[in-house]
Amino acid sequence: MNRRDETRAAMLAEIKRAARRLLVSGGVAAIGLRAVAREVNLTAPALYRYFPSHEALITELIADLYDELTTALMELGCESEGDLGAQLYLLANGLRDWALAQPAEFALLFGTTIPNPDAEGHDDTPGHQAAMRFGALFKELVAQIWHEKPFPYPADDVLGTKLVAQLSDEAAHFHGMPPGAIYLGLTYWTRLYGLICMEVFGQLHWVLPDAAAYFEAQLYEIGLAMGLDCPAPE
Amino acid sequence: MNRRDETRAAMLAEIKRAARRLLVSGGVAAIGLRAVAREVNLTAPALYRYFPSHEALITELIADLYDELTTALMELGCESEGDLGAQLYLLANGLRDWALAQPAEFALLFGTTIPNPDAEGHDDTPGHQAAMRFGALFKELVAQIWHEKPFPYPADDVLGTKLVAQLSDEAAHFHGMPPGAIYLGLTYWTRLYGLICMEVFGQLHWVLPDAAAYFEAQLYEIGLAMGLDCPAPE
DNA sequence: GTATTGAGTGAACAGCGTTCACTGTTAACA
DNA sequence: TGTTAACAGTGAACGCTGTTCACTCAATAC
Repeated sequence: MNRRDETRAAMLAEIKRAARRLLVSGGVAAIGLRAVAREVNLTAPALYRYFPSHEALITELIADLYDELTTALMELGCESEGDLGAQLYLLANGLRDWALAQPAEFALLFGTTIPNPDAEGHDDTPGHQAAMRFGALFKELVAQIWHEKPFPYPADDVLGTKLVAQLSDEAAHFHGMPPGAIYLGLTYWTRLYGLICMEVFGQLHWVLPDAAAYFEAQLYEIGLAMGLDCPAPE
Repeated sequence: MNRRDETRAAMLAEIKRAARRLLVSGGVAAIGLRAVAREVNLTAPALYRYFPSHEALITELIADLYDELTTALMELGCESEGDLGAQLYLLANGLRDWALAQPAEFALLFGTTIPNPDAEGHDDTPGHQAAMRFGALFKELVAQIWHEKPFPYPADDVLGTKLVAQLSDEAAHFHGMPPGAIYLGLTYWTRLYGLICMEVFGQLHWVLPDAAAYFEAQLYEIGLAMGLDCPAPE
C-alpha cells in the first residue's frame, strides 16, 4: 500500500462522505459535481480521477447506502436476543425510522426505477449486489421465523398456479419454505414497503395526519398472520 | 373571448401537450424548457409568458395528469354496471396498467415527496386539489361498497385508540363508516399503492420475475376481506 | 388615432457535466 | 541515483440548462 494509494483511498472516502452530506441536506439534485468538488477543496475535473462520471458517483453512493442500511438493521436486530418476531418488528420499525429521518436517501434507494437485471444486459453493478444483500437479510429472517414456528399459510389454489410456480422457484432462498408461506413473508415485505413509501412520499397525510399509529396497526395485523406475538397497538 | 385570448389558450394547451409528450418519451428530466419550446416552435424565454417558471410548468402538468387519471379511472369503473366490487377491481387494475404503461408519469405523481399541506404554509396548489379529487374517487367507492354490503371489520381495541381517533375524524369523507371499516378500506389503498410502487420501481423482480400473478393474488386477498367476490387467481 | 398591453426574440448570465491540454509530484525501473 | 512513466490536479473550453433583460412588432382599448 503506497502512500499515494493511501491518500487516494482517503480522498475517495472523503468525496463519498461529502456527496452523502449534500444528499441528506438537499436531495439528489444537490449532489452536483462542482458542489462535491467544492466540499473537498477540489475542482470538478479532478473528480474524474476517482469516478468515470457523475452517474457512477451516485451509483456507488447508492451501493454504500444499501450496505450501511443493511448492517445498521442487522445490528438493530441483534438487540432482540434470539426473539425472531421481535427482530422482524425491530427491522420494520428501524427501516421506517431511517426512511423518515433521511427521506432523500430512501427515495434514492427505493423510489427510483431500477432497470430489470434479467433483461438482456443484466448488470452486476455494486448497487444491485448491495440491494440483493439487503433483500437476503429479510429473506433469511423470514425463513428463520418459519422454521422456528411454522405459521398457517394460504393454500396453493387461492394463489394461482402461476404464482405458486414462481414462489416455488424462490424456495431455495427461503430454506425450502412452502409457496404459501413464502407468499405470506413476501406480503409482509410488500406491505411494509408500501407503508413507508406512502409516508415518505406524503401520500398518506391527505387522509391520516399521523401515520405512526396506522403503521403500528398494520405491522401488528401482518405480524399476527405470521404467528408472531408482536406488541398490540394501544 | 378575444382572438388573442384564444390563441393564448391554444398555445397553453399545446405547450402542455408537448411537455407531456417529452415526459412519456424520456422521463421528467426530458421536460427541458428549451426542449418544450423547440417542440412548439418557440424560444425558451417565450414560455415565461405562459408559466412563471420551469417548476410551475411541471406542477401544472402534474395537476393535469391527476385529473386525467381520475377521469380515466372513473370511465373505466362505469363499465362494471353497478357492481361496486367489480368497479374497485377495475380501478385497481386500471391504475396498475396505467402505472406500468407510463412509469415516468406514475413516478411523477406518486413517487415524489409531497410537502405536508398541513404544515404552516398549506399550499392549495392545483396539484394538491387534483390529488384530493383523485383520493375522493377512492373514498367514495369504498363508502358505497360499505353501504351496499357491510363487511366485517377489526374491532377498535386492535387498532389502538390513537388510530381510531384519526379514523373517526375521517368518517365524514367515508359517509359515516365505522373506524374499523375505514381502516380496511385504507388498507386496500395502501396495499394497492405499495404493490404498484414496488413493481414500477423494480423492487419486486429480485424475488418475483412476473409481478402480475402476485398482484392478482394480493388483490383477491384484500378484496375478500372487504366482502367482495372478486375473481380468484387461476 | 393614439396609447397600451401582450407575445415573441436574441443576447446574456450563472451554473451544470464533461473533455482536453497542461503542470507538478510520486512511484517504478535501470 | 537518474530517467521514465503514471498519477493527481488545474484552468480553459464546449454545449447544455433555467432565467432575466432590453427590444420589436402586432393586437387591443380608449
